[in-house]
Amino acid sequence: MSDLMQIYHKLFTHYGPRDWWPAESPFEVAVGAILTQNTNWSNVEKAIVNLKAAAVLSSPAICALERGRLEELIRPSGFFRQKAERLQLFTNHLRDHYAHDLQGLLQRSLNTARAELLALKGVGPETADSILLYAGERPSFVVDAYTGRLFGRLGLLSGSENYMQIRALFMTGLPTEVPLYNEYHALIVAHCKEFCRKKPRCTGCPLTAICPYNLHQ
DNA sequence: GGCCAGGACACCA
DNA sequence: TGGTGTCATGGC
Repeated sequence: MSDLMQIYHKLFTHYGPRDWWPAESPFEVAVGAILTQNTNWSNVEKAIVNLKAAAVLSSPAICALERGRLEELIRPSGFFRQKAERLQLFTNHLRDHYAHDLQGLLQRSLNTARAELLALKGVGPETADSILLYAGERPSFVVDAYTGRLFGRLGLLSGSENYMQIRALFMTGLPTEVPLYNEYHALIVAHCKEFCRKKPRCTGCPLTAICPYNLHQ
């Protein structure tokens, strides 16, 4: 079994299915992907609750919202001015090209849809891949800071790889299966939240047997 | 009271 | 192309 699959199985055995992405619709996934940029998910949840309570968690509604009102609603997620602009750039794009139907974008070829998302100001590689995988169920592996940190500590990355190189490691080393990509990224996040933050906690870590990090404390 | 969180972008050398 | 500053709230 490959190192990647071995790690996956250890994580899955320890944490179980993560049931990602926590959202009621693909559009909510996309909104969450933008709001969670460099932000704790609990803060994003507060913003999502606000949007739902105001009945504006839809592309047409966000388009139509006055900017200051949108900022107010998403304020708990932090960087609220940037994120309000990014959300409206995103929904304006859906309005202009897909009559507000996110599926129209998500059903294009993977590389085309990805390039289209990346062309939007405020949508970088992680946000684009999160939308493609978790909203579109497309096989685009999501890389985040946790991924680089964990697999660097495990010795599978040197630390000099860029986003696309890390993504390619997973996409060439794993079978092209959406449920696997979905679960793997979610497991990496679950694991890193508990054991692999900037200051690691190794006691009880399910990867101790294959992780040399705790030997270097 | 500092650190950190499910990034992205502008600017600069 | 790589490094640095900026954006901001909330939990621990």
